[in-house]
Amino acid sequence: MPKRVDHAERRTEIAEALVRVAGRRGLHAVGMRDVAAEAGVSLRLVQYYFETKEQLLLFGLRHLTERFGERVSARIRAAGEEPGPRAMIEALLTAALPTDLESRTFHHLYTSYAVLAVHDQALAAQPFIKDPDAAEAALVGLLRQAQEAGLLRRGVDTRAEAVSLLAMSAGLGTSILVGQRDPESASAIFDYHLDRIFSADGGE
Amino acid sequence: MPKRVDHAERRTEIAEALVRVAGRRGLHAVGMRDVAAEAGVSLRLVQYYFETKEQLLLFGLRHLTERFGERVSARIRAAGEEPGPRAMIEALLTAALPTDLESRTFHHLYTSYAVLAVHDQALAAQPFIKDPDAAEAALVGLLRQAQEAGLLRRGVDTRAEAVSLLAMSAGLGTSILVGQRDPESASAIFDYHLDRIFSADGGE
DNA sequence: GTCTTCATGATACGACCGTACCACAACCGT
DNA sequence: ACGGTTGTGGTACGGTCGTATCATGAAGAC
Repeated sequence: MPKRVDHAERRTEIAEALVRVAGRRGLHAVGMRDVAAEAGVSLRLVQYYFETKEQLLLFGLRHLTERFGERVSARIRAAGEEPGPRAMIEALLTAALPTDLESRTFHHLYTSYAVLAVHDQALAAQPFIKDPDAAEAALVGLLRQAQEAGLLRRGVDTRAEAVSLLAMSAGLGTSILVGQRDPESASAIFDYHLDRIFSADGGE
Repeated sequence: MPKRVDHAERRTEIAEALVRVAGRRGLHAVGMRDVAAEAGVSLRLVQYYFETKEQLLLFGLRHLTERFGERVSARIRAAGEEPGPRAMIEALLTAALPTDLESRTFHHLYTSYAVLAVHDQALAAQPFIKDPDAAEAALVGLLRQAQEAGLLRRGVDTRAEAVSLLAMSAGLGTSILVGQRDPESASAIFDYHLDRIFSADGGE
C-alpha cells in the first residue's frame, strides 16, 4: 500500500476531518483519535503528518480561514455581474454571518481559536490580526470607491463605518450562533446602516 | 475545625477562585485541582460544595455575570450625578469593553462559555439569552428617553441602534481581547456613532 | 453524654489523552 | 538486486482528570 503520497493533500484531508468533528462536538472535545477516526486513518498517521496536536490545530485554523475566505470571495463575485458597491458590501457582510452549517462551523471554531489565542502565543501569532485587517481594508476600499462615485451621504467616515460594520458582523454572528438572534434580523440591521450610509437614490 | 459553615459563601469563594484561575490560564485548562489550590482548599471540598464540575462551571458563569452586571451598573451610576442619556449610554458601552484585568477576564470567560454553550444545552439555557436581552432593553429605554426629550436626530431607529451598538461592543471587545485593537479606538467608534445619533446641540 | 450529622482530609480508580516506540511492507535510487 | 527511505499499523507509557471511597474529627440535638 505505501506508495508515495502527497503530503499537502493528506494534511488537508486530515485538517478537514478536524474541522468536521470540531464543528460537531466542539474544539475542546476533539482528540487526535477523533480526528483519525473521522479522516478514516489510524492515529499513527495523524501523528505522522502532524508531529504534534498543536501543529494540527494550527494547520486546521489556517485551512479554516483560507476556505472561508474563498467562500466569502465567491459570494461577493456571485453578487451580480456588475455589482454596485452596496451590493458587494452587503454580500461581504451577510456572507460572514453564521447562516448555514459551514458558516456556523466557521464562526464557532474561529471564536474557539480566538479564545485559545488569549493565552497561547503560537495561536496569537496566527491570522487573528492579519485576516480581519484584510477584511477591513477591503471594506474601506469599497466604501471609498462608493464615496468617490458620490454614492454616500455627506459626513460619512469610511474607516469608522468599515470598522463598525465588521464589529457588528462579529457581534451579531455570535448572537446568531448561540441562538439569541436570527440571521434575518441581522440582515435587517445591515440594511438599516447601509440605508443610512448610502444616498437615498441608492448605490445599487 | 469543622464548625457550621455558610454554604453560599463558600461556593462563592470557590467560584471566584475558578474565575481567577480561568482568567489566568484559560477556561479549557482549568481542573478541579487548580480551583481547589487557588481557593486554598482541598480537592474534596470543591467536590463537596459542587457535586460535579459541570455544576461548578454553571455556578461560576452565573457568578461572573452577576458581578459584571453590578460593575457596569456602578459605572453608569458613577457617570455623573445627573447624567444625560448620552453619558449613560457611553458609560454602558465603554464599561463593557475589556480595558482592565477584570473586564478582560469577563470578556474572555464569557466568550469561552458562549463557545461551550454551542454544544452544551445546560450552558445554552444559561443567561446568554436573558442577559444580553436585558442590556438591549436598557439601551433601548435610554435611547427612547433621549428621543422623547428631543435629543436625537430625525429618523433614528432606537431598537436598531441599540442592537447595533451592543453588537459592536461585543465585536470590538473581542478585537481588543486578541490585541487587534486598543480600547481608545473602540471608544472613538462609539463617539462617532453617538455623534451621529444625537443632535448636534448635544445630549450632554 | 451519647449519637447523629456535618465538614474535611487523603487517596484510590478508571478512563482518556498526547506522545513514543517498535515492527514491517512497499517503493525508489543506484 | 538491494539497501535505505517512506508510509503505515499496533500498541504501550506516563500523566492528568473527574469522580468515588474510606476515614475521622468536631459540633449540635435530644
